[in-house]
Amino acid sequence: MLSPIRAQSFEPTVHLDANLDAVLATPCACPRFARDEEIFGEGETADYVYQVVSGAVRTYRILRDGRRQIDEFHFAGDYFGLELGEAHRVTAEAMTDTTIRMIRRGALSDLAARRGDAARAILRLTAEGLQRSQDHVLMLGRRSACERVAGLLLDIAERTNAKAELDVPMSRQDMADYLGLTIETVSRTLTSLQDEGLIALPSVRHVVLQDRRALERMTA
Amino acid sequence: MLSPIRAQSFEPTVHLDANLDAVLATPCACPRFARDEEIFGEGETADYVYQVVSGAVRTYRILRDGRRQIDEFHFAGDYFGLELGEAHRVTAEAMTDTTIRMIRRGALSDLAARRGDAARAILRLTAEGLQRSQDHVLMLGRRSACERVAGLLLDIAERTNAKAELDVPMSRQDMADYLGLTIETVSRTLTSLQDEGLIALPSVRHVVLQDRRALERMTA
DNA sequence: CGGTTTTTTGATCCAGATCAAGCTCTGTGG
DNA sequence: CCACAGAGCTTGATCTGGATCAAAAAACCG
Repeated sequence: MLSPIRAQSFEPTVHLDANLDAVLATPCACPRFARDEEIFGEGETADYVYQVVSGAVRTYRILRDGRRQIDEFHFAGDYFGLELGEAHRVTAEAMTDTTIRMIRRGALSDLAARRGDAARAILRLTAEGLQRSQDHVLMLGRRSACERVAGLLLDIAERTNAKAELDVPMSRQDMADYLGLTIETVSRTLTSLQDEGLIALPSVRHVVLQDRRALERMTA
Repeated sequence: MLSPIRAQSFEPTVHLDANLDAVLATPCACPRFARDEEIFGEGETADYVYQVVSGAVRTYRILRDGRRQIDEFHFAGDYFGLELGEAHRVTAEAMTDTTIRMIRRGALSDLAARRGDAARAILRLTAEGLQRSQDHVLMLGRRSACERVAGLLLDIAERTNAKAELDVPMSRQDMADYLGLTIETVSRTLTSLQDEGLIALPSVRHVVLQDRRALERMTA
């Protein structure tokens, strides 16, 4: 969650991620998706890998009775939809108006077969996803509502390169479904963080981190 | 958790996992660890990748105040300790007397650089770990205590190739720390599953799945 | 504006945590 | 072979963080 994943690299001296970006900067479809529009659905054939150009995306799964768990939020630059098997295991939707780059999966595996650096970049993306998922497990398994909300805010700040003031692209429901809470609890937690002076909420989708140190202490 | 990960493969017709096993079947240190002995600690340099030969391993992280979250259980054949960065992000301990195969990380990356199939096998292992972690997130975020316990039992059964009767190598505390619950809740849930006739508990570390269908219905 | 959706706030409830005994295994030494 | 200590597990009583139910207040939007 808070680990500086994006600053790490398998081979510290080489920017493989950038490398993959460069290699793939060949003609690619870059469709736009409106807010709440589906990009792909759970169970669909995974013919493409996706990258957020601008905007933000949520990937989630739903249980039979409608309970939803958001797996991950994806921001500009992030890849998503990379699958091991033939089918997507999650549904992906745009959270705001979003531009997406689509890369044919076949093209990607060809590239990986030809170039070791591309193969390593794909491995790195997958391993970063695993690290993030493990942080998510720790969050859901052993943290209180307050710690979870604080952690999410810091994570968004880091991933969108925000300083103190941050744009929250997701609804309270999205936050709740990511954090394993209800909307009410998320809302109450945010107001109590505001009452304690740790954050300010100038508007619903705007948060100011007023005491980042204190927030970080909660999530350590 | 219940998805048949082990049956999937990136290239459906080739058994890459077996391939990696074969390639690595060269002279390797195979130390034994006693129950509860540490294999590696969080923060230590990740010089090796590990494979369970026999026995079972838990990997976990601990928060400042002692809360523990078990990340994953590893059974015979499973690889663990594969890291993106230089350091291990979790601690690994033997749950029972366990034999472990240690593979030099350098040897593995050399191999991956030389052989595309080895690189793909490593990617596959990482991606499987990611899938498992995502299932874990869904479990912790949106499932009840009862659903979690049922899910764990079915997962153990599958991964240890047990039919109805299964050997549970972990303590109640381990289950609790994997499931994001307390020992008391795990214990109570097991007894209530027994009372409902879904399982039997001939001894503490022995479970008989008496109505697997019903258990599966809980976790779907 | 008025209608709809989203968010906040309030009141109440409950699943699972916590606190507190007992109980059941082990193993150990006499 | 038994007494008994210690760890791990179960069970019981109570508490509580977050869920649920309900409604008011913002925000959004034609």
